[in-house]
Amino acid sequence: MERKTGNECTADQQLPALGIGPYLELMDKTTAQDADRKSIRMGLVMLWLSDNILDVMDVDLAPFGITESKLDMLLLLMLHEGRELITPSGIADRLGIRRASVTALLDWLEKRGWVSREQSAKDRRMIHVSITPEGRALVNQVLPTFWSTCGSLLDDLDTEERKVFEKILSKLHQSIEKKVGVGR
Amino acid sequence: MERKTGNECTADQQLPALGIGPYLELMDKTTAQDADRKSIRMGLVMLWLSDNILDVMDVDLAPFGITESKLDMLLLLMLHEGRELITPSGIADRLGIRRASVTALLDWLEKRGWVSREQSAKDRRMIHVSITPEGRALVNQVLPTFWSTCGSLLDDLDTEERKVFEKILSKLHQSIEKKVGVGR
DNA sequence: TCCTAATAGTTAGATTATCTAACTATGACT
DNA sequence: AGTCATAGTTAGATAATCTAACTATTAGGA
Repeated sequence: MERKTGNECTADQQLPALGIGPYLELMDKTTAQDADRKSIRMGLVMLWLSDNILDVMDVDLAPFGITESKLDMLLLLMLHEGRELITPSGIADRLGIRRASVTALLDWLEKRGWVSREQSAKDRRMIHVSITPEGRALVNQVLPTFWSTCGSLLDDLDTEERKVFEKILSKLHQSIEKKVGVGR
Repeated sequence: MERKTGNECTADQQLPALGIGPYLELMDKTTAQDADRKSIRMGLVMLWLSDNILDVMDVDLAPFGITESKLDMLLLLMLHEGRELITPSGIADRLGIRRASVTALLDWLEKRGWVSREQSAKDRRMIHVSITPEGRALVNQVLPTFWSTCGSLLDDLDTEERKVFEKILSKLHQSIEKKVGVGR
């Protein structure tokens, strides 16, 4: 988690947070093959963007008292309403985290009355998790902001750019999925 | 921090980690204006990418026993060699984190002999931080991987796509910088 | 049927990266 | 000299993870 509220800045702290500039500089000193430079440079920008996109979302969600991980959990539960019952194990699998982590997240959400646990009648080891009406209300309150933050990421691209970017994004998506997907 | 080593998976856990599919579905149910859909959809992909790009970097750096935050610190110190002396406060400003956080990071790095602290003679409140030869050696060992991971993010894009993407990236960069930059 | 295996969930304890608030020197300015 | 600001640290918190060990409970084979 990282929040950048509060502000300790004083007069002489004009320096901006470390951008990518310095890294590019270092790269030029460090990298041999000139051909790669451009890709690396773009990769660096992507890395920087990644950090900051998540930040922006964090900041936008903060007023609702919820974080992305927790919203993810609620959305997952919401998507499952009316389908098969869902258990902590199932949640862990779908979110790609450990059962123990799910327990912690559920504890937090349950304490606020946004989810509820109910023991399964058939298999008493299992627990059925569901989102409560209050949880659903929260999600409905948060979603407009969530979508609008998503959409606003592309604010400065024109129609033509969006069109190309769409294709590029889907390639990147596949590409990263390959890198990350196998092991889990 | 999030590492995805270890593997608890068993036979029936075929379900992939929650992708973006479900969110798109939810969006379709939730969003009114059809015009926005495409942007939101792309924003969602960007959000997903962000998470996973950082993951990939984490995983690639892990073998070196260092994380991105810590590498960032070392790179910053390396860039400052031979220039003005740098202090924890300065580091905090440039990395966009609190002085207290810098203290923690420095403690960790110092314990491993990768950075050193030295009291300033002129102003005894200040401390000059520098990277040690060992720290420099580590960075030099890590950098090839770092660059190659950056570069590999674009692996699947062809020359034409890279060209357009470059421009798009710089727009996105500016755009996010606007959103995030003012407050700090 | 009984025993061993596996499975579900939780607990305990750790790590990473942050934060705020309070504290200790030290320096600067009136 | 006295007050105020600055530098760094400490203490204590939170979020999101993890692993390992533990407790029920079920399932499957001998």
